Amino acid sequence: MPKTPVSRARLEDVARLAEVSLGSASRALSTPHLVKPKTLARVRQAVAQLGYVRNGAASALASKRTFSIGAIYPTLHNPAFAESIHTLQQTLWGLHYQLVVASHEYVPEREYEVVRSIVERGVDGVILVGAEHDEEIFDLMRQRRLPLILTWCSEKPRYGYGVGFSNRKAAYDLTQTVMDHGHTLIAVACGSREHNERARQRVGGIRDALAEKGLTLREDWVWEWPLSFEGGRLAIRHLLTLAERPTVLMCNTDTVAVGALHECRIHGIRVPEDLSITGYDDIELASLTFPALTTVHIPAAQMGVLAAQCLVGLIENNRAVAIDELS
Amino acid sequence: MPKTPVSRARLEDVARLAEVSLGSASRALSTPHLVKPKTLARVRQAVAQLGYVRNGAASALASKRTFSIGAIYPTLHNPAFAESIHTLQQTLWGLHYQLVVASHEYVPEREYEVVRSIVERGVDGVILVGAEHDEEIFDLMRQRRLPLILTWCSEKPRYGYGVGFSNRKAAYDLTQTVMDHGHTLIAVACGSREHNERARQRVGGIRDALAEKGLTLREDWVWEWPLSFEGGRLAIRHLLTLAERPTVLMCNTDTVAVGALHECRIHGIRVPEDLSITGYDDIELASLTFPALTTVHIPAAQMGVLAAQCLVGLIENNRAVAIDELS
DNA sequence: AAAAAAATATGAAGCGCTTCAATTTAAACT
DNA sequence: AGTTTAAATTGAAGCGCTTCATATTTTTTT
Repeated sequence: MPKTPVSRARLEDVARLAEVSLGSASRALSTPHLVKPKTLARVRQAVAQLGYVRNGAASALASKRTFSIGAIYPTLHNPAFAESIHTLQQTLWGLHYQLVVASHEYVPEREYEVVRSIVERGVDGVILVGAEHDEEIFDLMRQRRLPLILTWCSEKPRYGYGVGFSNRKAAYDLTQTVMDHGHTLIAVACGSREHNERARQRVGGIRDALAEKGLTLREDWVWEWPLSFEGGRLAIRHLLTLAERPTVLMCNTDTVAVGALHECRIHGIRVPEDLSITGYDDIELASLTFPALTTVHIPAAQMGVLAAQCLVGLIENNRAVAIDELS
Repeated sequence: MPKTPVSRARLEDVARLAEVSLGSASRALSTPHLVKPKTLARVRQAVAQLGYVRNGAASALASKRTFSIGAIYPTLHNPAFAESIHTLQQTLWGLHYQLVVASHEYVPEREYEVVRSIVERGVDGVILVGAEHDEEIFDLMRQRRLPLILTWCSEKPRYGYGVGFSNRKAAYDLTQTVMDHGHTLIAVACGSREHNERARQRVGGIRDALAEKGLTLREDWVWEWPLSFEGGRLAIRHLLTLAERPTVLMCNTDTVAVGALHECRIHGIRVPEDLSITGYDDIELASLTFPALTTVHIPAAQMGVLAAQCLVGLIENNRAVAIDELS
C-alpha cells in the first residue's frame, strides 16, 4: 500500500521526478502532441507515481480559462429544465467542460446575485433561460466579455445568442388546434406572469389566436397559480365555483395539467367530455396520463445540447455555431 | 453611460482608488468586520466605481478554498435525483457555496473520471450517491483530504459520511405490506443490478421479507430492464407472455411503475384486481396516478439539504453535523 | 498624560500553474 | 558534412489574490 504523500504533489515535483523542466511538464499535460513521446511517458509516469492532481485554481489563474460554464435556471424543480440540464451537462462533459448550476427560483433580484457569484467564481461562459434579464446582468457579461447563451427564447438578445423556439408561436399553434375542436371558452393556468416572460408569451400566443377569430381571452380566466401539481388542482377547484365555465383549460406546463387532470377525476369531471385540458412541455409523463394530454413539445433536451455546443463554440472560436430554429 | 474599462479592474486598482493597501482591500471584501467602517466604505465605493469583480481563481489559489462543492449523480434524468439536486443547490446557496454537478450515467469507469476532473477543477468537498465506489475514488479523496458525503445510503463508508436511509429496509417494509395483502407471487422490475447497489439492496430487502415467511423470490421474475417508463412497459409485455403470472409487480422506481401502469391500461389489465403494482421513490407524480401508486417515500429533498449542511459543516469545522437516520 | 492593550493597516511573500522569448536538439535539405 | 528549417525544451515572469509578521493607530487603563 503506497504511503500517502504528506503534502500534495505539485507540477514542479512531477517535473523534477521526470527530469524535465516545469514548462515541459505543463505542456505534457495540456498539449501532449507538442511533446516528444519519451518526455510524455516520463511525465505520465511521474504523475502516476506521485498521484499528482492538477490544481485548477492555479491553472485558471495563469491561463485565464476555467473550462467550466455556469447555467442559471429559474428552478431545477421543473422536469423540462431538469431534462435540459441533463443534456447540457452530458454535452459539456464530452467537450471537456464542467457545469456549475444554480437557480433563482423566480426571485427577481436573485438572478443577478447568482450570476455574479458564478462569474466571480470563474466560468468561461454563461447560460440563462429567457431573453429578459436585468440590464446589470448584460452589463456584467459584456464587461467581462463572457459569452452568453439565452435558452428558451428565439429573439436575438441585447447581448449574447438565443437558442430556442418561439413560446408565442407554440401557444398560438396549440390554441388553433383547440379552436379547431370547437372551443371558444378558454381558461388559462399560466403561473405568475410578472417575472416570467415565457408565461406572458404563452398567454400572448393564445390571445393572438383568439383575436384572429374575433374572440378575446377573458382576463378573469387567466389564473396565476403556481406552476405545480397543486396549481392545477387549484384551477379545477376554482373552475367549479364559476357560474359560467370554460370548456377548455390550457395549462402552461404539463405538471399543472397533470394536477388538473387528477383533480378532475376526484370531482367526477370527465375529460375531455366536460372539460378539455392541454399541457405544455411534453415531458415524458404527459404521454402516460389518461386520457393522454394534448401538449406542445418543447425541445428541452435539444436546447441543452445546442446551448452547450454553441457556447463552447463561442468560447473557443469566438463564434457561434449555426443555430437553426428549433421545432 | 459609464465607459467600460478596457481591462478588468484588479483588487490592486480598487486599493489604489480607495487609497488603502492591497491587504486592507482584501480584508474589506472577505472579512468586513475586521476593517474600520471608513475603510470599508471607501473600498466599497471603489469597487462600485470600477465595476470590480473578484477573480475566483486567484482567490482560490491563495486561500486554498473554492467555496464550491461537487456532486456526482448517477444521472440527472431521474426525478428523485433531480429533486435532491434542487434542494442541495438551494441549501448550498444559503451557505455561500456553489454547486458543480455531473453524472456518470451508470458507466462504471466514468465515475472516477468525473470525480477526478471535478477535484482537479477545485472543490472543497464532494457528494456522491451510494456507498460503493472505486477504491481509487476513496483514495483520491483521502489523499486530498477532501470531505466526502455519500447520499442514498446509510452505512458508514470507508471514507466520508453517509447521509441517507436503508434501501434494504425500505424494500423489506414495502414487501411486508405487499404480503399482508395476500401476495406471494412477486415479480420485480429492478433495473440493472451490476453497477447499482441500490437496485441490489432493494431486491435484497424483498428477498429478506419473503424468506421470513419461508418464501423465495424467483430469479426469473427479477427483470433488469431500464429504470424508465419504457422499462415498466417492457415488464408488463413480458409478463403477458408468461404461463404462470405474478400477482404483483414491484418496480424499483416510480417512473417504471407509471410506465407499467400505462401499459396495463393498454392491455386491459386491471390494477389492482388483476395485478398490483408498487413503486419506489414517491415522486410527486406517484400520488397522481390512477389508481394511486403504492410507493415508498424516499427523502430525496431532505437528503439534499442534509448533505449540504453536513458537508459544509465538515469543510468549515472539520466535523459533521449530527446525522439522524432519515425516514 | 503616559503606558499597556487592543484594533487596524501595511507590504511582501507566496499559492501552483501557463506562457513566451530564448535556446537547444533533431530533421530536412543542399 | 554543413547549413537551413522545424521541433522540442528551458527558465523566468507573471496571473490576482490571501495571509502573516510587522508597524501603526486607536482605545483603554493606570
